[in-house]
Amino acid sequence: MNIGDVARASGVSAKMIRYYETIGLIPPAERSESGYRNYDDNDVHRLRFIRRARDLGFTVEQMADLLALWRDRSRASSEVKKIALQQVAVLERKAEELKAMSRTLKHLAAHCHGDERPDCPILDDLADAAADPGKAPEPARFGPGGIDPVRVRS
Amino acid sequence: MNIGDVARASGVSAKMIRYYETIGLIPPAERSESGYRNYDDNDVHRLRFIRRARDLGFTVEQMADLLALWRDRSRASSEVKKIALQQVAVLERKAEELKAMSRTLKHLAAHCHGDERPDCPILDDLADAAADPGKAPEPARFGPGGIDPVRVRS
DNA sequence: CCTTGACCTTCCAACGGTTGGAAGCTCCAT
DNA sequence: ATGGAGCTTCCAACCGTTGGAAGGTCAAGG
Repeated sequence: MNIGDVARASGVSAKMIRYYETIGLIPPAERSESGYRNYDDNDVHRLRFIRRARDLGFTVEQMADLLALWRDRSRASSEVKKIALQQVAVLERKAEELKAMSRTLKHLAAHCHGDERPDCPILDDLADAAADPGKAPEPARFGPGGIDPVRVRS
Repeated sequence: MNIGDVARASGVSAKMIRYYETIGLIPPAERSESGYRNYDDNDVHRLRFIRRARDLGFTVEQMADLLALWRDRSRASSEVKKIALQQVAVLERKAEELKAMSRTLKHLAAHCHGDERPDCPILDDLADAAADPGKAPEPARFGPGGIDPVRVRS
């Protein structure tokens, strides 16, 4: 199988497959005479593994850990569990932060007339809310020393 | 005020203030004779605005929009509301995705013994779950054509 | 006055994960 | 044999942020 085939079969783009190879997440693929990468079902399997782990929010580093555990089945499942539960905690915390942000914004938007009047409290809050960190008018606080912002992929 | 003062007062690092200046999010600061940037309370105010908007998950582009609206108070509040509600929708969607990921992982971890036995279903699921996209054994699905992964800041 | 240390300046690089493009080669079908 | 799809490598950009190096400036203390 060529890289395009595995890409389609695994859901990981050819670009990313090459990238994962360069960073060492996957071992270098065998090459044909002409230099094309050759893959088999095992590789597809592993790439599906990666794809799924990535979609579950694991970092490349964590994926490397999981792949190592997967490769060596004699290892303790407790390690896998530990990694997974760590990830659960991270995901839940991030979800809570997003919810809090959403709540704040929704609250602010609710007081916005939505007509041509220029007195929308959203801007005032954005401008004034952080004036006295610790005394927030709204539920969600993200002041100094607060919660990490969240980066999302468009 | 020097850049360090505004940085402390606004919660935006000096590095980021300079960066925001280079990308045009904020106008170039006035300089002293020696080349130091000079700021006043207004700048602190604006940077707090930015800080808060950033923490609420707005992109730099959206922040630029909001700042423009803030600057020109005669504009309709409906625009502000629109931007805010768009952001609410994005945040809620992302929060749901995170919850779904978390649910899947927690479910998988619950079937992991956590002892020395190597048969942890997490790895098997990661390896096999995506085998037939569309027929998932677990609640959360992130197959091809599915939901965007989430990037988080460590 | 001179040194010290904290502050400022610019520039350059890297992070992580992904995508895009350019230039050139190979494979397969017509 | 010619075209087009697919492969190769390399290089750059995206986002927001952080770090460092090399150098100039300020205020205080000896």
